Amino acid sequence: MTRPTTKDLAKAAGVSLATVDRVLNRRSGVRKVTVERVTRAIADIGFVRDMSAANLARGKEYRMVFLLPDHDDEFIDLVCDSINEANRALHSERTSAVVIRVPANDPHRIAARLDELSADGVDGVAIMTPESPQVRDAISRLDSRGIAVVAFVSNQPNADNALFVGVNNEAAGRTVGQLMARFTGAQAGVVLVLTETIQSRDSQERRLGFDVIMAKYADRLTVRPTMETYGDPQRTTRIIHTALQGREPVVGIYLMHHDIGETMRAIESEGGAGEMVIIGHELTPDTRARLIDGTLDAVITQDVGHLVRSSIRILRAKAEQVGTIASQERIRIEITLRENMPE
Amino acid sequence: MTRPTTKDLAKAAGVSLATVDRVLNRRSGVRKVTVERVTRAIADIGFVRDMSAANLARGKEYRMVFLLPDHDDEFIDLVCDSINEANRALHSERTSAVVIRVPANDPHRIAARLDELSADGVDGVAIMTPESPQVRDAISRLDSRGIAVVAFVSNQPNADNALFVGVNNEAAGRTVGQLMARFTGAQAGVVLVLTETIQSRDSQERRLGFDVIMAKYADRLTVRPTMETYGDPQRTTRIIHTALQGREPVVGIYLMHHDIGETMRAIESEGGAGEMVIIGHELTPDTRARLIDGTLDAVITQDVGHLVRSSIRILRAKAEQVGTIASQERIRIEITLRENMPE
DNA sequence: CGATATATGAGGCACGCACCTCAAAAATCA
DNA sequence: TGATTTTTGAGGTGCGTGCCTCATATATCG
Repeated sequence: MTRPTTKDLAKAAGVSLATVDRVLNRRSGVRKVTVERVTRAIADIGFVRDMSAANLARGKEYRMVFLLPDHDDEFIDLVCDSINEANRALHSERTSAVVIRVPANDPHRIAARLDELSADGVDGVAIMTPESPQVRDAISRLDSRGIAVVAFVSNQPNADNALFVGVNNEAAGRTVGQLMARFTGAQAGVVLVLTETIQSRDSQERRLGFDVIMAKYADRLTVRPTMETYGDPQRTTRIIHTALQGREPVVGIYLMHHDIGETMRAIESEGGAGEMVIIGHELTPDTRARLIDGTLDAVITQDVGHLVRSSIRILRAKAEQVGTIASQERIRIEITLRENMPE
Repeated sequence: MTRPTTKDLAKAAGVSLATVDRVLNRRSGVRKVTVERVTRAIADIGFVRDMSAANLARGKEYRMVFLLPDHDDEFIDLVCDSINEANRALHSERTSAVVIRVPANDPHRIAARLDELSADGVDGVAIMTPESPQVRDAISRLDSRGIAVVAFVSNQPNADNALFVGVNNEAAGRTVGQLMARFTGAQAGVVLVLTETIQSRDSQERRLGFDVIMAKYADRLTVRPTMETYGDPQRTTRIIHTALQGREPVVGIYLMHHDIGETMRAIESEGGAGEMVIIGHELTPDTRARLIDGTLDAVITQDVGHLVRSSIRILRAKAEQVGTIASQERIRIEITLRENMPE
């Protein structure tokens, strides 16, 4: 009734412990037929190797790295907090995670930093940077050195050795669209879409999804082209000012970027935010406060703690060559209103 | 740079390994002053005991029990699936979880079953049954025998040794209220509230929260008293038939119970479900399909896999007397629309 | 103060596995 | 067939901890 051990496996396969060890740890010097005999015995008796005992014996410490962009926003802050929090719990699982910041817009620097990692005895890397050929190649190099990689929050669609941990941004955009359509009720008017820069793939995908839904309400809602703030408060204020001057009333605003504090202040200073429906992304101290006071109507979120823990679990599973619970690693597109806000 | 071990701790405290062991495992025969010296040393050098090594040495297998009501509905099915899924992963953590079904309305039987558990070498119990004095006392007995207990999905408000793993149902009700108010747009009319039985505490709390929000829209929306289906299809059809006959139009329906398949069929057969807003709870194969075809507008969910895993983590942490990551164990009130439905 | 009770130390074996060495067996080659 | 190479077995040590025994040191009491 108790779990089979390596001893049981040796007996079942009719080989010695030494050979079992050689097979389990892929050491050389074992005939193919013997490997197969052991493999069959593993399946027969349902042997699963006790990884905690193995890691104990091995004295192995897993080292994970999160490669994050070096600009500061509230979302990144949350990610760092979560990593620190996870680190404490990971301590007892012989795993640690560190953060490395890189300039998001310098693919060569990022790739170079990734290349350095292989020397440091790193076991896994979670990468949150825009995709680029340089990074894609660096990922492929990491992979061939046996270092596990996941794409964190931002997908790396062309790097097929990096599993994506994050949400489907197109679906997130559709979700916002649906909420926008329903929250604006029967009102007719203009819907604005703002982001920091349209360069970001996330923004593009969100917009795509948003438009899919908005198209169904074209008779009532007019969606304007995406306006870019470039993170510049003055520019932001100006474009919002202009947009609100239009003849048709603005009934909704979709803020696609992180760190919407500046933008929200600009909207308020221009007298918006009253009756219009405003929807943004990511639950931060700022957006929380705005959900409570009602200036934001809904926030689309991904659970940052979950993102971090899931990434680490996946990296570990890759390093240990074991499976994961798929349902546990699926990141949800969460809709947060004032009423269901956690805490 | 490496983690301190018991050896380091012994050296730091100026005692022997045997004494460290006595203190760590709360064995008797150690003077208070010595215990304190070791305790201080633990804090000083930041010792954290390697639980995987400890469990290995101890040969300990944690045995968890989920006590679930014996009636079958889709939600319970999901819970059982998740437990089985978790079990596979738990295998490598020396933990197993089994399900025991009990008649939900027989507090004495439930209490008796709980009392039996102590004999079986069970380490933790997750209880999903209506609260009752008998169960409350049985929980207290389990606690005094050192068996960890959590209240699973349904709170046990008077059992203070059972942590609650689930959502705040009053907040869930408020969330539904907010969605109902916004999704009905500017329409005026009647809102129906249905449940299987008003006896269920969950239903009562949800209704309470729902009414808080509905009260703000009293000029537009008239909320009817909760109607009970008693799980009887004919009765359900009859009360819905009557409700839809009224002079004022029905603009929304809130289904507070699990397993709303029957009720939805009754609504459809009575010609409802067309323009009205219908909101229910729990994401099951049935409600998924209804979100997709549009008969349901929104579903309020708790992540069942998360509920199960979180319960097990908490039970283990209690048994091992270690802490948990609070943010990881917080169950969210999830809003699921067609657009953000997982998978 | 000695007798007794209590605290503490030293050491060993075990858990399931990794990793090492050395010798013996089996397969391969000339 | 004998020499060489490859494969396998036997056995040991250690990872960090639990748990046990026995001897010794220290405190407590009459």
